Amino acid sequence: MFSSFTSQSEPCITPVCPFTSSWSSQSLVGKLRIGLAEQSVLAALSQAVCLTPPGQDFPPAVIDAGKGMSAEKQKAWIEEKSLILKQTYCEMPNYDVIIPVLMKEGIDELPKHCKLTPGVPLRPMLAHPTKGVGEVKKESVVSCVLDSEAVAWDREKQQIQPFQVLTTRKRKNVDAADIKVQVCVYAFDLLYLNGESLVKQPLSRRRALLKDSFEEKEGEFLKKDYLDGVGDTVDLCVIGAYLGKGKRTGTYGGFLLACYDEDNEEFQSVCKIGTGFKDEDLEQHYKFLTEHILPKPRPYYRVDQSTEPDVWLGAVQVWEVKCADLSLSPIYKAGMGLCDPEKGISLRFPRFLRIRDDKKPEDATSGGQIADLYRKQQVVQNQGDKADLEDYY
DNA sequence: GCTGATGCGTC
DNA sequence: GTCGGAC
DNA sequence: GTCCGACGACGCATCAGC
Repeated sequence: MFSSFTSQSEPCITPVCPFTSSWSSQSLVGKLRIGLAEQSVLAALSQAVCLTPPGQDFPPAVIDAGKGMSAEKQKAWIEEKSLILKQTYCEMPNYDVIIPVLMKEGIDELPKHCKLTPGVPLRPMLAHPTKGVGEVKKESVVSCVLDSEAVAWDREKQQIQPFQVLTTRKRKNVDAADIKVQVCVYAFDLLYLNGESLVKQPLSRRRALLKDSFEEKEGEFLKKDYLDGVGDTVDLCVIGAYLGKGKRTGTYGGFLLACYDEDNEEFQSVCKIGTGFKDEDLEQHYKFLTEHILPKPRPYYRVDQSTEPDVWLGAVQVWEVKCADLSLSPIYKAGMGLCDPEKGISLRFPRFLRIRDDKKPEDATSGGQIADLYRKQQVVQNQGDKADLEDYY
C-alpha cells in the first residue's frame, strides 16, 4: 500500500486499488517499525488523498492534483486538509470508519460523517460507556461526553486517597460485592451535549453548560494540581547503569540511583532514571562513569534483584533529581521500614536536573529525609493547606 | 496452589 | 507520566 | 509548536515452573 517513502517531511502514500478501496486499516493501527507514528500516518494519508483523489478509474487519471500549484501553496493546501483528517481522527479514532468515508465522500466531507459519538472510546485513553451519571445529570441531558478524572475516595473520612490506592482496584470480573475502593469522579469539561459536539466552543462556554447540566454531589473538592505542586528535588548517588536501546545504543540509557542511609551506612536504591538528559549529558556520563565500573556491587548497596543494573558503578557522583511524588515501593529500598515495615520508598516521574559536584556521595539525601518527604505529601493530601506545613518541621 | 517473571495499562 | 532533538 | 521515541513507578492479569 505504500508505494514509496521519500523523506520524513514528505510522506507518500498512494491508495493501491481504487476499485475495492482495499485499504488494510489493520496495518495502519500499529506503529510501524520505521519512525512513522500516528500523526505522520495521518499526514501521509491526507497528502495521498489530496494528490490522488479517490473515486477515479484505474489507472487514475489524476495522480498529482497539486501540479501547477506553487510549492508553498501546495504545502498549505495539504496541511489544511491534513488538519481536517487529524481533527476527525481525534473524535472518531477508527480507520475502519474513516477510510471508507474518505474514499467515497472525500476529505472535506469527513467531519460531516465522522463525529464525536457518545459511547465511542477516544484514544489514547480508554473511555468506557458509563452508567450512573443519571444521578448527577439534570433532566435536560439526554446524551453527553464528559472529560473527567477518577480519584479514590474514603467515604468515612470524606477524604481523597492517594493515587496508589486508586490503582489497586480490580480490573476484570469485578463483582459488585468485592468493590473495596470507592471512586469519586471529577468532571471538568463537557465535550458533547444532546446530539451536539461542543469541541469547537470555547472552554468557558463548555464549563458553563457543564455547570448548568449537572449538579455536584458530596461537596466540592480541591484536586491537587500537579503543576503548582512544583515537585520535590533530591540529591542522589549513581550506583549502576543500564545499556541503552534505539537511539541510546552504545551509551547508557538509564541509571540506578540511591540515597545514603547514615544509620546503616549503606546506599539504598530509590529509582531508576532515564530522562532529563541532554545528548551531551549522556555522553559525559558515559565517559565518566565507565571509569568507575565495578565487577560486583559493593556490600553496602541495598538493591532489589529486579532492578539489578547491567553495570555496577562506584558511588562517586551525586545528581540533583526532580520528582512529582513519592510512593511506597515493593522493590526500592530507600527509607526501608520507616514508613512501612517491609516497603521502601521510590520517586514518581524522576528526571535528571544536574550533577552536584559540590556534594560527596555521603552528602546525598538520606533515607530519613526521603521518608520525611513521603510523610509530608500525605499531610498535604489530607489538609490541602500548605500553611499548616510550616509547623511540620 | 504458590511464586516470580513478564505483559499491559495507568499515570 | 518527563524530557530533549529534529523539523 | 508539533511530533517522535528515549526513558520512569507500579498496579493487576497471566503464565511457566515447581
